[in-house]
Amino acid sequence: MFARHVSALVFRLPMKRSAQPATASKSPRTRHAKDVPARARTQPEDGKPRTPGQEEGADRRHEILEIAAELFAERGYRATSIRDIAERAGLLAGSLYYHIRSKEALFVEIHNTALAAAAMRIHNALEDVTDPWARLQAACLEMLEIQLNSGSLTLPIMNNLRSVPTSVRDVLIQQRDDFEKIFRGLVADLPLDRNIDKNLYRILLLSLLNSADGWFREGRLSREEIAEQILRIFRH
Amino acid sequence: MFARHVSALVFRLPMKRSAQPATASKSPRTRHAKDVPARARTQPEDGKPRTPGQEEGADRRHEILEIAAELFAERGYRATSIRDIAERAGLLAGSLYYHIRSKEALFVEIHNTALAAAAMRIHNALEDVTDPWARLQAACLEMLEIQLNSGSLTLPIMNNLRSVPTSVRDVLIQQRDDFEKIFRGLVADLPLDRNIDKNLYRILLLSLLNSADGWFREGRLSREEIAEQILRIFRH
DNA sequence: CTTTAATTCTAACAAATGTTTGGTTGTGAA
DNA sequence: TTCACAACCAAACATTTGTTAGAATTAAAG
Repeated sequence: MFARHVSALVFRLPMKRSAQPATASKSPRTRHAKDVPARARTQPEDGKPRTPGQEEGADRRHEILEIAAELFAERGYRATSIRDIAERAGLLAGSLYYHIRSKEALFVEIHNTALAAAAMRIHNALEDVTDPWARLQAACLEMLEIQLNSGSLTLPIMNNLRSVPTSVRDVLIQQRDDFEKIFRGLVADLPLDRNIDKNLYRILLLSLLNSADGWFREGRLSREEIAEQILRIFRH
Repeated sequence: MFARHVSALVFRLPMKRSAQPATASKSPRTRHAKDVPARARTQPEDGKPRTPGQEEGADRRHEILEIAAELFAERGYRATSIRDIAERAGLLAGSLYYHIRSKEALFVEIHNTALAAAAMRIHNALEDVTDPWARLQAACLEMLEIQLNSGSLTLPIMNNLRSVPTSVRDVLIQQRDDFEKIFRGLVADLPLDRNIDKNLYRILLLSLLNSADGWFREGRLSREEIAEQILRIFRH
């Protein structure tokens, strides 16, 4: 879901390659050097390869990032192997290391990229809204759609941080804080009761939204209705 | 945290063994057959060994369950290896299989046990409270303490379900539904506005509490104050 | 003491993991 | 054609994983 939305802002195109005929599931020793075309790009250098003249060759890399993001989102960091990602991308495990430096670096890049894209989406959704409560509701709605629409990339990952190596996790929570600043501003503008702790208020709200893919059930209420209900509860 | 509370109800005693002198970290081939005493118990049979005459021998098993639960809670299912658990329990990986049938069975048992204990704690906390809002607040407070006090065993696990094998996960969400029934009853008694969806109301509240260990920061507000704040928001 | 059973260790196993190295293929430019 | 290079494969590597089998240790009971 998020894949398709984020890609419009940050990544390029969603999966074009069709996930390999599944014949090479148990024995990848079979020769299949014909079904995967190739493209032109320059060398990897400190992580991501640089695009030469035009912004042309980075296509394949974005595909891989999206595929990896989708798998990380639904299975978690540890439960997603390099070989899983490679198979979905239509190549062998080792070949992935032409595009990425390591599994950890891949995860960090996905996380940061998606987080930045989400921040921009929310920013855009708030552009024409002035009323504080309306702004909060618009942000909630956008947040819900980011997580629930068709792919689930960004923030579901944020809940999985427990399975992520501590070295990686430290980098991520930093980026997460930056993201929270948006909501800090939103809550600051609300005419809330003096007895309500605005810090906790924001944390609770964000906690709800971040775990949306954990409790959302398709078919019940729409995203708009849920955002409306959330504000009906949080409004005073 | 949760370890110490649950153990009073379900398990026996928290860790007596002192986590092995860390000398056997890189080379567990060293002979250390003197530092770990043994106890008397009967054969394992379909998972857990049965206690003979008195309820005596199950002690060691409870220690292991607690140790495993603590590790699962803080690192997640996949990031916690059998050898990690064994080392903390003061024995080698293979020896664990005298007490458990498999890693999956261990996780399921821990999850169910802790969930049942949490349900009982909340039930007890509600015994003398009659006012609907007061009951909800008491339940919130108990829920917070279950997750935040000193160990974090039960429900933090529930957020990690993404890294758990699907076969195991199906069993767990069943037990989770049973747990939600408590809150379903609590919310049903509330004099809520007609426009508020009670189902979503409960789901949002539970989502908050379940992820409490994700947002709680020690030193800020106390558990009681947080429960009070939550109800200040959710009350209408 | 011997017997018996409970608990742990030793030692391996097959499979899965992240990663590296060197070769192979295709494509566009010279 | 030749050259260069991007993109991939093939094959291995060193670990780590869950798990098992059998031998050793321990302590209690006879």
